[in-house]
Amino acid sequence: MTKQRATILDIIRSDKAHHTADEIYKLANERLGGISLATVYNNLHALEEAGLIRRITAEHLADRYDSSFIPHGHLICEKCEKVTDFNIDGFEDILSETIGNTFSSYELKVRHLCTRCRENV
Amino acid sequence: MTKQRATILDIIRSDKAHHTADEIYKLANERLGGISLATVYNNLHALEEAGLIRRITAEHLADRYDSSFIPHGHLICEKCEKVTDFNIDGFEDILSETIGNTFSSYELKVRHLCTRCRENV
DNA sequence: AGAAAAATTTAGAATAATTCTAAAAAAATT
DNA sequence: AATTTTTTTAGAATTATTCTAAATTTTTCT
Repeated sequence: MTKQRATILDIIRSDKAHHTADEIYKLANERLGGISLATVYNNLHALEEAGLIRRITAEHLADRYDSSFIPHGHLICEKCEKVTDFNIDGFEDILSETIGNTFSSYELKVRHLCTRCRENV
Repeated sequence: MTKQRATILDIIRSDKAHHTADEIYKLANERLGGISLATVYNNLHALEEAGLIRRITAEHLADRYDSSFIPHGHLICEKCEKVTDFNIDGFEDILSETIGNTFSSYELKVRHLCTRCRENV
């Protein structure tokens, strides 16, 4: 594994934030002192294919990346766009009951106002 | 309402398929004998803002549009990319129980193999 | 209906995000 | 350490979308 790939994986793993490609590019750039944007995209694809990271796509937002393996949903703040994880116990079972067993994965995104944005009105 | 906007709304409403902006452009073009792509985007935004249509965004796929008002999930075929609707009874209640009442909307996308693609292997 | 104001459409230019290309560099394999 | 494979890189190319400003259409007002 190259240092570029390791750095990108580490950025995604070590931070709870769910970064965009551009943010990852900037962070990797700082750490390595120079990296090509194409390399960032290459590696985001490679890591996603390898199952090491997951892409989070939501309406009107840039794609973000997540390293968690446990299936879960994402809470997206309508104001600050911060993305946090959450989990519904037994959600796969609920899905199976509703649509059968032919599904392979799911994406669940819920829009809300995060605590911070609710307080700082 | 202009005929362009009415046509776009009708395309989204009358067909069960969930079209992409480009498909909508082509269909509207046929019906009207000429429409600008910018007009299609203008109207998709206007109609979305007005709450008449909803945008469907999913990983690795172009955005699609839906006219249904009832909250529901989307089943996406991994092979042919066809998008169909489905509903989980009481899903909002499940969400409330899990994350509280601070959410405003949700997106639920499930990847599967549609009946047709399962049969035609 | 007719005039004035507001909103919409349009073609093409501009932008932004991502992908492609082909050569150079690094890593893995033998 | 030589060879093969993979990765990186800069910049060009592509794609989807947005912007612009003038022309047209629709709506509003009388």
